Amino acid sequence: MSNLSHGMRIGGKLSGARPTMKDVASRAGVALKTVSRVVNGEPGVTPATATRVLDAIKDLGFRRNESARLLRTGRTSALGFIADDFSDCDTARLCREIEEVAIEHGMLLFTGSTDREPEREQGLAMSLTARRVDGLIILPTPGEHAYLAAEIDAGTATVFVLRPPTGVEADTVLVDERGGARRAVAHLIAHGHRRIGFLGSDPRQYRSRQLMQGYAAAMAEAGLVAEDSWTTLTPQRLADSPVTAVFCAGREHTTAALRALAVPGAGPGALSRPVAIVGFGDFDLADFVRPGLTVVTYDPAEVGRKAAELLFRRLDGEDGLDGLPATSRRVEVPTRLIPRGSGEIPGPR
Amino acid sequence: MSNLSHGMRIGGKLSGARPTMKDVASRAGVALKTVSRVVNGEPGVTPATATRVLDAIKDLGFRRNESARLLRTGRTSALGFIADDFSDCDTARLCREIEEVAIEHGMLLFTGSTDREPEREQGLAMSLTARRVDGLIILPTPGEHAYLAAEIDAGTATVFVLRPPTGVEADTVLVDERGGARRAVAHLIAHGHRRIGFLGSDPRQYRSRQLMQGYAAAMAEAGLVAEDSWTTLTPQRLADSPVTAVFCAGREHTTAALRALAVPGAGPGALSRPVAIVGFGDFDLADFVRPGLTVVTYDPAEVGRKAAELLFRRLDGEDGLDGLPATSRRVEVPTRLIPRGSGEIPGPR
DNA sequence: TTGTACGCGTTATCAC
DNA sequence: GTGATAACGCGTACAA
Repeated sequence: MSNLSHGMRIGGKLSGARPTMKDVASRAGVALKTVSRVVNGEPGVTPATATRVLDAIKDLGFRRNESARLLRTGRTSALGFIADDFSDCDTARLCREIEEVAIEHGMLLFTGSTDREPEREQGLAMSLTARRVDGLIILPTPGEHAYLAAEIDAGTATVFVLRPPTGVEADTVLVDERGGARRAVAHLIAHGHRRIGFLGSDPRQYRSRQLMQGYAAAMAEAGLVAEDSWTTLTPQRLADSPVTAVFCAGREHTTAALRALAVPGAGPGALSRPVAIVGFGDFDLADFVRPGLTVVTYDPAEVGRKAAELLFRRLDGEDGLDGLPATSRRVEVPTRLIPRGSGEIPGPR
Repeated sequence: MSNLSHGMRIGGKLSGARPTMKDVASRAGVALKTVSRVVNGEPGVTPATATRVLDAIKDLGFRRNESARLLRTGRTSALGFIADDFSDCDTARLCREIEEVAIEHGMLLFTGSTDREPEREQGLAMSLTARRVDGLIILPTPGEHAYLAAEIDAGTATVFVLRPPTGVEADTVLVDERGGARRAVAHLIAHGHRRIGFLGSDPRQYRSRQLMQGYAAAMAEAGLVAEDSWTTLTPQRLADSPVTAVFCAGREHTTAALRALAVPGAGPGALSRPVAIVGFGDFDLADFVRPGLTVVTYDPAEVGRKAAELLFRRLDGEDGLDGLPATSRRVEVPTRLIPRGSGEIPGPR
C-alpha cells in the first residue's frame, strides 16, 4: 500500500507524507526501476517517458530517501567528528576544516562533544558506528580506546587528532607542542630570564605533559634547574613566586595569570609584579593586550585537513588487502612562536 | 545468504564484515524476531534463550544497524544544524548547546557551513532532508527560503536562528540587536559624546540593519542628527573623521577600528585620536585591551537552547492536528551592555 | 527500452 | 514464548 493513501491533500498537493518512488512510478504509469533510472540519470530511458516521470516527481514533490539508498549501497556518506567541546575555538576551526574536506567528497558530518568524559566519547562513537558512518575523527578523551578496535577492524576508517589514543593503533595527527614550548622557553632565556615558571602543569593531560617536556628540555639545554615551586605554580601563588617569566599551558591559564597579576582598579596594563607571560594558544586581540603576550600556536585547520585526508586515503582503498589495514600513520603539525614583547622583563612604560 | 560467508576469520573473530541479526539468529539457533526482541528488551523471551542470544551477540560482536532500524521506524533520530561558519565562536557555542539538547533527546547532530552562500545552504538543507533528519536548525543566508516550505510541510521540524528567513513561515529565535545598539549608543551619549559614528553599516546584512536601527533610535531620542559621513564610516576614514565615538557592528569591525586608530610602533594603548569604541561581540581578553572596550553581547547558548526547545516541542507533537502546524513562534533573546570605560572620552592616561 | 524479483537490516503483524 | 512473513524505500541482476 502506498503511503499516498495517508496525509491530507491541500490544493492538490500533499501534506504530512512523503512520496516514494513507488508513488512516482504509479503516477507516471511506469515501473519502479524506470523511476530509479531517471532519478539516477542512468541511460536507457526514452525522453518521452523520462518527461512523464519528471513531471510525476515534480507534481508529487518527490525527493529520494537517501537513508534507504545508503542502506542498500552499504555506505552512509557520513563522517563523525568527536571532540571535547565544540565551543572551543580551536576545535571549531578544526571541525570546519574537516567539514570542508567532507563536503568536497560528498559527505556529511556528524558532530559530538565529550566534555572529556570517556563514557560520553564511547557513547557517541558507538552511536555513530551503529549508524555505520564511513569514517570517524576523534579527539580522544583520557580513557581507554580499545573498544574501537572492533569497529576499525570492521571497516570504519578512524583517525585520532591532537591526542594519541590508548589501547588501539590508528592514524593520528598530533601537534608539536613539545617543540613549541621548547622554543618559547628558549626565547625567554635568550631575553635574560632565568627563573621561569610553568603554569597549568597537569600530568593527566597530554598537552600539558608535552609542553612540560618542552619546557624541561629548554631549561636543561640552558643549564638551568627548575625548582619544584616554579613548575607547580598556581595563579594564586604567581604574584608571590620568584619567577620573572611564566609559560602558560593553555588559554585558560594565560588569562588566569593575567588576572592574578593585574592590579585591581589600576586598569589594564598595570601588573603587581613584572612577570613576562608566554602562553599556548593565541587570542583575537592579543596584540592589543597589555602587558604584551607572546604565544605559541598551531593551525587547527591544518590538523583538520591532514586528518580528513588521512581518513579519505583509507576510504579510497589505500589500505592493504582483505581488511589488513596499512600500518597506521602518525603526522605532526608544527607550532609557531609569536613574540609580542613579553620576552623582555616587562614593566609600566 | 548471510554475510558471514564473507570476511576473513582471525582467531575465531571476523574481520571486514559486520554481523547482522540474521547471523546472530542462526548462531543462537533462534528466529530473527527473537533476536530483535532481546535487542530491544521486549518481553516474552525465556531467560534461557535470551542468554543464548546474548552470547551469540557477544561472540559475533553484533551491533544493531541503526540506519536499517530507522528506515523501518521512519525516524532518523538526527538533527541538522546549518550555519554560516562553525569556526565562528558564537556559532560554535550555539552549536554546542543545540547538540546538548539533542543528546538529551537521544538524537545526533549533523552540521554544515554555508559561508553565507544561499546555494550552499540549499545544498546542505536538501542533503539533510533527503536523509530525513527529524529536525533542522538554520542560520539562514540572505537568500530565499521558500524551497524549504515543502520540507516543513512534509514534517521536518524547522527552526531559524539569528536571522529571520525569507519566503517561509517558521519558528525563529532572534537576538535583540536593535535594543542592544540603542542602549550602547545611549550610554555613549550619556557620557557626553555627540558625534557618534557607526562602523560596518551594510544594508544587506540583517544584524547590521538591526544595529543601525538601534543606533538611529538612540540618536533620535537624544535629539541628535547623524551626518551621513558618520554612518558610512570605514576603518580608513575613521582616523580623519570628526566622531568622538564609534559603534562597531561586529568583532571584525571592532578590531579594524582598533587597528586603524593604533599608532604604529607606539605599542598597544596609544591611539592616534581619542575615539571611544563600542562593539557588538565580546572578546576573550577584552578587559585587558587598551583602550577600554565596551561591548554589547548576547548568549549564543541561550539562542541554541531556545531553538532546540522549539524544535522538540514541534517534534513532540505539539503541532496542530493532521499536519496543520501550530502558528510559528518568534522568540527574542536579550542583549547585554558591558561597559569598560570607553564611555568617557579616552586618552593616554 | 522497460519491467520483475530480490536483497539491504531492521521492525511489525500475525499466526503457532 | 516463539517464529514465518511482510513491510520500510531503494538499488541491482537479469529477463522480457
